[in-house]
Amino acid sequence: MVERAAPVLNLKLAGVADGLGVVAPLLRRMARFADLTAAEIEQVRELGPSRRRWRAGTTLLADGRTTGAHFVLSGWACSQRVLRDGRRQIFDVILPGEGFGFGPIAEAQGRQAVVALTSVEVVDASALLEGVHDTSVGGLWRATRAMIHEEDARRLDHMVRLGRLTAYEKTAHFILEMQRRTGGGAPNFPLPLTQETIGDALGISVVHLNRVLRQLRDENVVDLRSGVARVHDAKALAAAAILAPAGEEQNSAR
Amino acid sequence: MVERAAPVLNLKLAGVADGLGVVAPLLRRMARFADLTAAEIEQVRELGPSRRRWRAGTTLLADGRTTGAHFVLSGWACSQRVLRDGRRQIFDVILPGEGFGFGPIAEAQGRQAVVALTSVEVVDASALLEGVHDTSVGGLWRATRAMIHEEDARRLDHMVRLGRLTAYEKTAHFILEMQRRTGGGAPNFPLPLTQETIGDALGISVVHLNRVLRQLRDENVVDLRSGVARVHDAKALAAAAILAPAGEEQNSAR
DNA sequence: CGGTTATTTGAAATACGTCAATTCAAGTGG
DNA sequence: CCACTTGAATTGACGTATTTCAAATAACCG
Repeated sequence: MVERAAPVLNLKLAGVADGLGVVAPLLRRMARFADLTAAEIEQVRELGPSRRRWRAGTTLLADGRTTGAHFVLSGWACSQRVLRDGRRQIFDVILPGEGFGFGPIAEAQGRQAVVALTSVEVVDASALLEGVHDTSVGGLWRATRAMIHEEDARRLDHMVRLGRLTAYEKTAHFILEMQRRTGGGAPNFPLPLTQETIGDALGISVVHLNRVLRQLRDENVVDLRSGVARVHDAKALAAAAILAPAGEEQNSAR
Repeated sequence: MVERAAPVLNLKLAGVADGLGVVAPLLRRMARFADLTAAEIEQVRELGPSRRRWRAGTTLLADGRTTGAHFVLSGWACSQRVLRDGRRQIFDVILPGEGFGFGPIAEAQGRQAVVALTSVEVVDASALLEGVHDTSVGGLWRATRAMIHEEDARRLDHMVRLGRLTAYEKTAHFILEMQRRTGGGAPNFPLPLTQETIGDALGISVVHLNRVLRQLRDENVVDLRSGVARVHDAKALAAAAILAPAGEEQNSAR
C-alpha cells in the first residue's frame, strides 16, 4: 500500500516550522462549515505541537476506553468492527482534517474501534471542545456540530449503500463520496486505500471489488491505481452511484 | 398484516381513563435507563392527553422539516429512505415507548423519513426535553441520553449486519434484537412486521427472507407467524446471530 | 535484490434475486 | 354466514450477482 505524502499545504500562514501548518487540513475543513475568529484559529493552531504520530495498523481508539475527541491532521484512519471469525465491517473512513471520538457514536463505545490505515498524525481536541459546549455561538462549536452531522448523514448513506445497492453502485458511490471529501471534487484525488479496505467498507469481497474496479476502468468511468483516483466520466460515475453523497445539495425521498 | 392490540398495560397507576396509562410503555422504558422523580413521571404523564394517532403507512416525519423529539406510545414505526427506483432501506424500527426525531440523526434531516408501520400513537416531547438540556442531573435527561446511545449502538450493529452477515444470520440477529427490545426476552413476543418490512430492514428480498424464515422454523429455532415470534431454541438463535444485540450485558461501555 | 503484501485473473460453487403462481388470512358488503 | 376482494405468505423454477478457492503477477519495503 502506498504511504501517501502529506497533502500539499497552503502555507501562506505557516511561518514557524513546527505545529502551525500541520493543522491546515483541519482549519480548512472547519472553515467549510463556519467562520472562525482569529482567537479560535489560534486555539486550533496550538493543538499542532501536541500531535502524535501512529503507524499504519495501530488501534487509536479501542474497546471500552472513551478517549475523547480527536482530529486527524495527516493520514487516513477508519472506524470498524471485527467479528470473531475475522469478518470486518468498516463504518467510516476518516480523512485528514476529520475527527473521531466525539459526538453521539463516541459513547457507544465497545462496539467500534478506530484504526490507522496509513501512518497518521492525531491531536487530542477534548480540552479544546470542552469549553465550547452549547455556548453555541462559537464558530468552533458550529463547525464541530456540522462535522458531526455530516458524519451522521454519511452513516445513513452508508446503510443504504450496504443494504440496497449493488457492488457496482456501491463502488461508484464510494468513489464519489471520497472525491467530495478529499476536497474539491477534482477529477484526480488521493485515495490511499487498499482494495481490501474498500471491500470491507462496502461489504463486498476483495476479489469482486477488483472486478468491479476493472469494469469501471474498462468503461472509462474512473481509474483507481496506486493510491490515486482519476475520474474520467463524472456524469457516468454519478449515474452509477444512484445516491448523491452527503454534504452537498441533494434531492431526497419522501 | 395483523393490527396488534396495544400491549397489556400494568395499570396499578392509571386511575383516570385518558392520558395516564397510555404513557406506560414510555415510562417503563425510561425506567430501564434511569430513575425518574415523581415530578418527572408527572411531566411525562402530562404528555398523554396530547397524543396523536396516525394510521399505518403515514409519514410522521418527512424531508426537510425538523419536527423535533417524539415518542411512540403505541404501535410500531420505522425510519427509512426510499430510492427513486423504489428500493427501500429501513434504518431502524421504532417500538412503543421508543422515540424519534431527537439526538444526532434528527438534524441530518432530508435523508430519512419516519413512517408508521401499524397504527401508532405519538406524543411531541420537544417541549418536555427542551428544559432538561445538559442540566444533566435529571433522570429524564439521563434516560433520553441512554436511549439515544442505544439507538446509536444499534445502528452500528445494523451496519455490520447489512454488510457482513448472511441472510440467515441477519434474520436471526434481527429476531434476537426484537426479542430484547420488546421487553423481557420472553420466548414469545409480538412482532407485527410484514416480511417485506423485515426484508427492507435487512437488505434482502421478501422471497428470500421467507425461505430463511421457513428454514428457521423447520430447524425449530424460531417461528414467525401472524405477528408473533416464538423462540424455541434460544441458544441456536443466539449462535446464528453471530453478534450480541446492543443494549444488554456485553463487555461494553465506558 | 528477496521477501512480503497487494492486485489480478480463471474456474467453480452458492447465495440471493426475480418472475410468476398459488395459497392463505382477514375484512367487507350483502 | 357467504361470496368477494385484497394484501400477505409461500413455493417452484430459473437467472445472476457475488463469494470462494487457487494461482499468477505486480508493486512495494527494507
